[in-house]
Amino acid sequence: MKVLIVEDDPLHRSYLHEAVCSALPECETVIEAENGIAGEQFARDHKTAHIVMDLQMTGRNGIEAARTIWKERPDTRILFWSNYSDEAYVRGVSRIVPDGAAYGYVLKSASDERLKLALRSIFVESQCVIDREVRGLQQKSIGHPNSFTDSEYEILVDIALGLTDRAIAKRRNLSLRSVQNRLQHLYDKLDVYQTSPEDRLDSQFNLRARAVAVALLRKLLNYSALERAEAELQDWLNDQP
Amino acid sequence: MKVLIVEDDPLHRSYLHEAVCSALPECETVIEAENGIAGEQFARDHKTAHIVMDLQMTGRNGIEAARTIWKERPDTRILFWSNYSDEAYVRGVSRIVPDGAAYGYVLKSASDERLKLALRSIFVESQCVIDREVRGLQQKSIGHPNSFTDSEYEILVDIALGLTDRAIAKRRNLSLRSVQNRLQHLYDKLDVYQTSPEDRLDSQFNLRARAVAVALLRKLLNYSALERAEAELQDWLNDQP
DNA sequence: TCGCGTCCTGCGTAAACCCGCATCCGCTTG
DNA sequence: CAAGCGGATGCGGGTTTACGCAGGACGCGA
Repeated sequence: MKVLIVEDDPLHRSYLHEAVCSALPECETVIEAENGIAGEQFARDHKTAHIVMDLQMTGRNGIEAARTIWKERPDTRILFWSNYSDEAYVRGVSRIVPDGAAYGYVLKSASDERLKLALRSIFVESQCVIDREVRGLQQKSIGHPNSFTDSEYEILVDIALGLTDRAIAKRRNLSLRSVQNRLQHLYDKLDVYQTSPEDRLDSQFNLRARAVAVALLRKLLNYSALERAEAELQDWLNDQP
Repeated sequence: MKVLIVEDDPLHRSYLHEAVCSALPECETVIEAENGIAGEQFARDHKTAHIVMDLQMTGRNGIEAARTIWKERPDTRILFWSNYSDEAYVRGVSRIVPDGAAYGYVLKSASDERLKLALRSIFVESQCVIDREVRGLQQKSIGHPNSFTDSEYEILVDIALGLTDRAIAKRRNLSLRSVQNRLQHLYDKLDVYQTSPEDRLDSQFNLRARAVAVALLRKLLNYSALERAEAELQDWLNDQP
């Protein structure tokens, strides 16, 4: 078995290396990549079917790297090993995992034991292993009334990028009013009206900007999500007349 | 000599511990705190004058912790040891360092050697040691035409929080028009008009939201800065009629 | 088949935003 | 001292948002 480690922090990388060797004695080769670009390259060159990947790396982050890797070979098994369980990450990951692929999401704060168990489960047994905390987010993010639908999330990203209503309408093929309609829903769910102080303070907030702020504070959005969205936006802009 | 380490990642913490011991043989006690709150507490209890501190910790981050520590004893020597050189962090740090205090800012990507040298320079020689890359940012952020004044930065934070022009005016004791004036400067400097494709007739962007987006993408703002600003905002809101 | 809920859409209005033009003030410079 | 410069403020108006009201389309269980 060959395992590829993609992780930009040297300390974490060597820790992972050790964990992999001890959890998977049958693994004869461990390759280390220190960023997403190199990770993609190594995955291609070495045809590795087993990857441990950090999210949040500078340059190309884990989600982007995983997406291209999975696009080239959807049966790759990837264990995401991250410091955070931001909803933005969780959503980003579940958006790209191919049907039937075995993958995992383990937090760096998890114990040694847990990490090794996850390594075996995913790489040997082809099981999905999702950290309980992350699982909780995934659950909540479907079904629960106070969660966000894809369309609401989409429009959240669009206003976070700074698009006007009109531009969003054009991009998403909607009417102006529909965009505003969706915004309405978003504002409601994000509880952006600051009604907390009992009486009316004439809403001190610019709803649009406030929505972005609370989304960031709640980790519904993070830098990495913004970065990806910005790249997509630029692509789209270049295709416009 | 006593040294306090404030760092939430266990691997980094033990690495630091080792580095401190080897760089400072005269150090007889090393205390470890795994978050900002504990860090403040230990600093108070043990009256440590030498601290190595991570920025970006969950809960109370390094900048907040450092501020309260320095408020209690301004002669504390603090070495900030961070993964990032975001302008938001650099600005946040230089905003709180007391006059004449010895401090340092070293990136985690720096070599072992560099870290140990910094430890000695700051804790023994009371020298300031600022990573070259960070230094560069500091330089650029004063004087250079394409940099941000404090007032522009202030208003950037305010719109990022989602305040309306009127609310900002009230909070900063300005007239409405002055706020918009400052916004104007901000928009100019952030180059928010997307003039890149030759003739963008009706700019697709909501300037206010776009300004926040590019500030985030350029690391002029980050989560930690937003978090701090939000806390201050809530304080201010509670003081309002 | 009929409601019913959810989403899209148009119309219209009040408020907020963006910003050019112009004045005033305090501070630097020759 | 006069000129100049950058920031604060007023005025005015064109544009964009926020959102209530009111239809219309589509799917779904009774």
